[in-house]
Amino acid sequence: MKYRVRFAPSPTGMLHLGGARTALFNYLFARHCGGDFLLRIEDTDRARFQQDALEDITKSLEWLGLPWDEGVMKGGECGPYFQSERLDIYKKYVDELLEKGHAYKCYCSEEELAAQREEAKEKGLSVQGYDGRCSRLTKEQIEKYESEGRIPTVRFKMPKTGTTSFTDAIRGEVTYQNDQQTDFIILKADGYPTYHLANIVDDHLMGITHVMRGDEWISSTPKHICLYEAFGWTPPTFAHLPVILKPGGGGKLSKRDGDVSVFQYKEKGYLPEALVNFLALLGWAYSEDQEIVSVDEMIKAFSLEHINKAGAQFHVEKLNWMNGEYIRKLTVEDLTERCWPYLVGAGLVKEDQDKSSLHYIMSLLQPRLVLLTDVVDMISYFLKDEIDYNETDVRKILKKEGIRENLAALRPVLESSDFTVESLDAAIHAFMTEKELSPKKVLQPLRVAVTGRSCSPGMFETLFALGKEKTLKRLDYAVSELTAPEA
RNA sequence: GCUCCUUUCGUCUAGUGGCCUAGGACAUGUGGUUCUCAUCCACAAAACAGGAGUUCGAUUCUCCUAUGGAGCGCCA
Repeated sequence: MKYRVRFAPSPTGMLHLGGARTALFNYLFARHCGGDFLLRIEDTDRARFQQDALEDITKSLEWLGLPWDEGVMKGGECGPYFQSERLDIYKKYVDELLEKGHAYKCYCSEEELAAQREEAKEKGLSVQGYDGRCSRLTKEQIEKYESEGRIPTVRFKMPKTGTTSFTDAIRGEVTYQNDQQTDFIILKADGYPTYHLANIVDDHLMGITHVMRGDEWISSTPKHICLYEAFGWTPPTFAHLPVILKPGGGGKLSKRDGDVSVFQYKEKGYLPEALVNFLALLGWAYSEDQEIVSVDEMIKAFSLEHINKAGAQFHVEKLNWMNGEYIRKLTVEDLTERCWPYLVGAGLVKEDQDKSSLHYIMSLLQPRLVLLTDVVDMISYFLKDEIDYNETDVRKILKKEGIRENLAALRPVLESSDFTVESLDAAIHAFMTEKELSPKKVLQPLRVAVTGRSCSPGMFETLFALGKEKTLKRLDYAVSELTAPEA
């Protein structure tokens, strides 16, 4: 039998990290066993549907490098893959449950249900769901409700005695008491199915063998098991993934905790391969001593048994380190390419400008970048004509006694240099030796003079990248305007 | 309130009864390389939630307590 898994998001918001990790694990599992990875859109909630969320989800998956084999935009034999286009299918299965006596119509209004829940809460009842009153309606009552024009929902009859168990691929045997179950709605008054119904009908019809989903679904699984049984279908294997928790504890990672959507991480300058690597290691370990893992390696090694049961806190520090590692592994050409949108956005380069002229500078910046967006600030003094001077650095380094003289004396050395890294290195070192000046007295002031700050790549490389003209212009400006005159 | 799930350094984790003096990584600290900042290298500190069992022997198996999390919608 061919393994088939799916990622089935609801287009009610941007794809967030938890969803991305669920998609990733499904993808890894499918690739590992040579199975299919489907993308199905669960858009049965008309009120919360967001058109732009749909595009965000597919674009995010593409950016992360998690292509699906079948589903929306791809097609396949089990379509349509939008649940909103499968209403007639669900209707048929709801009717079947109605006929078999597994389901019944419920005429309670939302207000009445809210009141019932309130009542149950006040009584301190352990079961706060629906009490099943409409399952006991007489023919007359039904006729009365119908004549009032009430539009019913359809509820599934859950067993109220015994237990429902299933074997979770990650957690093992899980058992629920049926006396905690309530008759849940499978068809809403607007004619749309609820998640529970649509999900299991589609999973069955689409031949899904393994359902890998967030941990928040585990307590609904008995509902799904009973639905499968009512239809006489074999349930798939369930695997409930632990949730991603916010740093410091206190619950699931959510929008309130800052950046949760995948595209926010793209905008911040993270590489998709770093994010994927990091997400994979949240709740799963590739090996005892390897943290940087390619997707191919993950696919080879992936297995459900080794996924952690407990939730994992999202601490961004390790992701930052990983991003730096991935940046350092890039070729200069690739790095430049990836930084380009941020440079264009900052107005530092023109979109169609020649990129190769930046390769040398990019190679200097490469070991210093944590996020791709860091490039904007780090490259600014190389590309701009007018640079910003850090006030503190100017005061502490340039305004010192003797600096003006040292820099002024250095000028002819630079002017007569042919400006290669080697010749600059040799000439400036010879200058320091001759004048008996320490690197701190020469290199640091020079650095502030030409870059505007006290931190930069190596001085000689920086001067070479800047070129003679910019170097001398900035040096002259610094000597006349930024240094302190002789006491 | 009820149900289900969880528990190893600050964080992510390895560990499937003896290989554990509990390993790795991030973060932290110290030192080295060095013209600054990074990179790179070395070293250090840092954990089996608690209690009962089972066993010759428990991080590992069982139970209880505690902790943390999730769910209890005409939302998914």
